[in-house]
Amino acid sequence: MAAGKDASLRIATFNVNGIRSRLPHLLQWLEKEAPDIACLQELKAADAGFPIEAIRDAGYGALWMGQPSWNGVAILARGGDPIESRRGLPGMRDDTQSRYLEAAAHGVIVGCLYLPNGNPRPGPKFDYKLQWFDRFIEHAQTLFDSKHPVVLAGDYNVVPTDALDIYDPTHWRKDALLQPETRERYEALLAQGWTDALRTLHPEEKIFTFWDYFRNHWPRNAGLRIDHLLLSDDLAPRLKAAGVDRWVRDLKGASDHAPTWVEIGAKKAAKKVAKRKA
DNA sequence: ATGTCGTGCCCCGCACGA
Repeated sequence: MAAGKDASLRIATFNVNGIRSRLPHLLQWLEKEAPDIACLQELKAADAGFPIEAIRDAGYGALWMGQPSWNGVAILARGGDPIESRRGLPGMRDDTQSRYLEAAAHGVIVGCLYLPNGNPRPGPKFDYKLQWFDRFIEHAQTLFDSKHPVVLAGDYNVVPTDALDIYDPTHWRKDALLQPETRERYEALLAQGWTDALRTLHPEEKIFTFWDYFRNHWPRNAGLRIDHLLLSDDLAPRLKAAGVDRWVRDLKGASDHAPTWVEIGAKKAAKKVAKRKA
């Protein structure tokens, strides 16, 4: 249910890369970090394969949108069930890929997304990435204009800058994650007014959320920042902390992503009008 | 082209996507 009136809110996103094989890590992380809301991506499981019992036993309610083998997203809420507000993006009726789920929980609306990777480029996969991104940008505008407290959390498959969001762009020049078309769209999103939480709190720090399995990238800390949490106008002033749970990436048999989170301060109580004595 | 994972199919190795 709702966090205590004065409690802050921790919201996280975690690309698990297979919910069934990663369940022990997920549970370990939930127990240790206890996020109030967790967005998961790359479930790689059909709806029936989602481990709802274990997640309930850990104290979380959940919504999920599965798909056999690929994609799949879920929203977890500590102590209660998230209230679904959207399943899939508007304008993408024929989309067969499970990449967007939205719900209300703990007083915020959370959009959980798994933006297409887009490789190889050029090609139909890159075209699909841009098309999906455009639909997402449209929907994000609607959410932003609603003035509701909204967090858009997920694996964006965008490395926003060469300078701070990747260990070394040299070998990634042709990758879909660094293309101008990809980055322009991320910028367009920010131009709507959204706050990139991690970058805002740590403006000059190299931050990574993903280290691929190839070439010994994790031990070398050769990472990329592609998991992002964007905050609406209403939530941005309440941003207190943000970070990456790197210890999860260091576990044996880890996902290639680490959980990434924000902490939102308590909503200020509406100013009480002094009661006039009769 | 390569690296290493998780998944599913079809049978115990492969193709695929990332």
